[in-house]
Amino acid sequence: MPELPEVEVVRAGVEPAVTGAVIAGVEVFEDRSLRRHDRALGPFGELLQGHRVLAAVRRGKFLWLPLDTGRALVVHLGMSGQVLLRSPGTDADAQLRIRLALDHPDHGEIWLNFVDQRIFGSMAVDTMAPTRDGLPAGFSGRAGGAWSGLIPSQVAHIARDPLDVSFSASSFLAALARKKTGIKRALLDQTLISGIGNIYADEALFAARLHYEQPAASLSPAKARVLLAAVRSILNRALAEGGTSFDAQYVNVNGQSGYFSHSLSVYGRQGKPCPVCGTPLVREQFMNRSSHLCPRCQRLR
DNA sequence: CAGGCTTCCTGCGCGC
DNA sequence: TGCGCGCAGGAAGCCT
Repeated sequence: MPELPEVEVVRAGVEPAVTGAVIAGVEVFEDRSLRRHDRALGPFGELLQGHRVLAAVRRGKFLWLPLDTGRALVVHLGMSGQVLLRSPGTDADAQLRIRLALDHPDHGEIWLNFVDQRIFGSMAVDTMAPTRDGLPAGFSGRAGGAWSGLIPSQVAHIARDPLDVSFSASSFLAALARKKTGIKRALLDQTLISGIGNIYADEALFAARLHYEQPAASLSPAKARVLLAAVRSILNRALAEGGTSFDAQYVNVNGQSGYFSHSLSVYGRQGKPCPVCGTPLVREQFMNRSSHLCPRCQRLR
């Protein structure tokens, strides 16, 4: 559920609290939340305890905190993950899986709670490797240090997201033209373009008037560019609504966050009129999940 | 080898 | 009322 805009709101929200902070304590309440942690590196807690966080970086839906050890704490929210900042001593949140006690030189002590109902999300300490192109690995709000050209090993196969300044539109369009699959599958393939999930895929396809099963390779270069522009526009709008103000971000990391549902045109709106032509929107099963579309505006060609 | 299906998970809402 | 089923979907891993 959390897609690029939601993860970016989390990243921006935690950045001031974690950058420069030392991890003073680690409590793991649910081992399954460490599924993506490689035990061969050492115990999760020991790899964090006493070490300093250098930044908060995001690529697509992956978030990571580079550490002074040369490694990083990788966070993925999965379906239901949340990162919440709390005052020390606060009652445990429901479905609290992992808690980090942070000691920040300016802001003092703060708890970073990783909450996750469905346990599809995870935290892991990971090694870092240089990016293939030598460019910054992802987005962060600060000037890059040595960490900026490094990417966690388990994120290395994830493509740059369409809001990344180093995203290559021409490479993406060329990859689309080679794909022997439907356009929605391609949009959801994080190795082609990252950050898009089921909700914004449906929204972008509606904006570009494309059916989810339209073969990716059948799109004209012009149509593919229209789709990419729609993706960027939808992600940017959601991002803007997610809070350009610090207050909005703070609310978010305090759990008041919501979805940007007020801006959705088709997702979850089956039976309601299409915003363009008035035809009732439909929901169809596809890829073991639901696709929302206007049967008139989005015809398979 | 790439495409696509299965599995992992829990809380909620609905129908019987 | 209470039970049980379906549904929500990100991504690794496995199968074809």
